[in-house]
Amino acid sequence: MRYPKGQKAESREKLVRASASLAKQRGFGVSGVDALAETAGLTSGAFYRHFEGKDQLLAAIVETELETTRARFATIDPASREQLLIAIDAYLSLAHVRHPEAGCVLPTLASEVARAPDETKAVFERALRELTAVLGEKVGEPTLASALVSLSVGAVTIARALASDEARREVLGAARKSARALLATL
Amino acid sequence: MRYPKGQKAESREKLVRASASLAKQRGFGVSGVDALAETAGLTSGAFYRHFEGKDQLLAAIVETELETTRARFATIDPASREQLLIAIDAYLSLAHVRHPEAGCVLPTLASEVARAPDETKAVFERALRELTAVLGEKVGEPTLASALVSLSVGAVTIARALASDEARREVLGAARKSARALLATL
DNA sequence: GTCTATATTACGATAGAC
DNA sequence: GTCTATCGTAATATAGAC
Repeated sequence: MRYPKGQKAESREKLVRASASLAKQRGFGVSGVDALAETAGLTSGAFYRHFEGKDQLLAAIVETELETTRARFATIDPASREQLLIAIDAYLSLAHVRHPEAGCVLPTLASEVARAPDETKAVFERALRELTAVLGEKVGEPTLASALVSLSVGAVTIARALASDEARREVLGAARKSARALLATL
Repeated sequence: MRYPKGQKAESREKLVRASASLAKQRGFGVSGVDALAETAGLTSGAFYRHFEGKDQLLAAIVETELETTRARFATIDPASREQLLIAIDAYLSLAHVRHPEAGCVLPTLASEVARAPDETKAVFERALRELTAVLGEKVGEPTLASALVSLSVGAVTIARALASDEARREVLGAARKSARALLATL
């Protein structure tokens, strides 16, 4: 089992899910333990009965969130190019750009994982491998799946740093167009 | 002129250049003003004679750094596909992944600009437009240039969050392959 | 123009009551 | 298992000397 046995599992799960939203919105490193714990209705005192420190929470967030993203793509019918394009368009949408707290963890927290301890990166690597493996089944080619992830994560990351919706639409539209071009090369 | 007149310009420029390296390596939000100022041999007291607050420094870093990245691509001969590919391969290299402090500002700080004030995003947008305009001239198509930036930024961001060189090479290699495929569609 | 010193607030983490 | 209270440190920003 993934969580330690006992009744702690429920609180821990809520802590991970709720603090993930805050971390995706404001950033993990700049968010204090008090604020992170409060998202689950807890105090920092309780927090340290679930995690040895902040670093462990980031690893748990990354693992849970990447699993969620993977699940979102897992339902796609491998034979349906249309379903795949709908999922890609949703990822590369203004709605996703506008709501990081509800979106994929990659554009928001990947750059923080890059500065985290090796154990955190190991969790990230394992979870990303599973995500790209699932996407590879749907796309037909594993290498292309990886590139589509990079393209989409980069586009959303950049779009969020832009000031105008006009510029955001340009970046997202360009990414959607290139995603189609890449899928057409198969 | 871009900087206020007087002798302050020199110290300010050093402050921006030096603190950019620290911000790219450790993150901007989690770096204190003391540490940022110290990279230029200054104290926080002196810092506030150059900037009204941290936010202004991030805007200055983003502007200067994106200009540097743009300059790196500006020397490419538009007729030479080979020069373009060399530049893209350098961006999508393990060396770039391993040295964020000396690399492009986009994979490291774009997600922090996303949480910064609108004025910071406005500076980012203007500078990114200039960068993609230059790249558009070299590539031949502005839309494709934007997608190549997104693809490259995403790949480097993700590669840095991975634990093993093996996984990093996979992500970077997949991005290089797709960049070539996209350029071949022209 | 930069320093030292400091005001004030927030941080990560722990101790002990319930 | 969670709370309140707290320790020690570090954050942003300012004041005043030089």
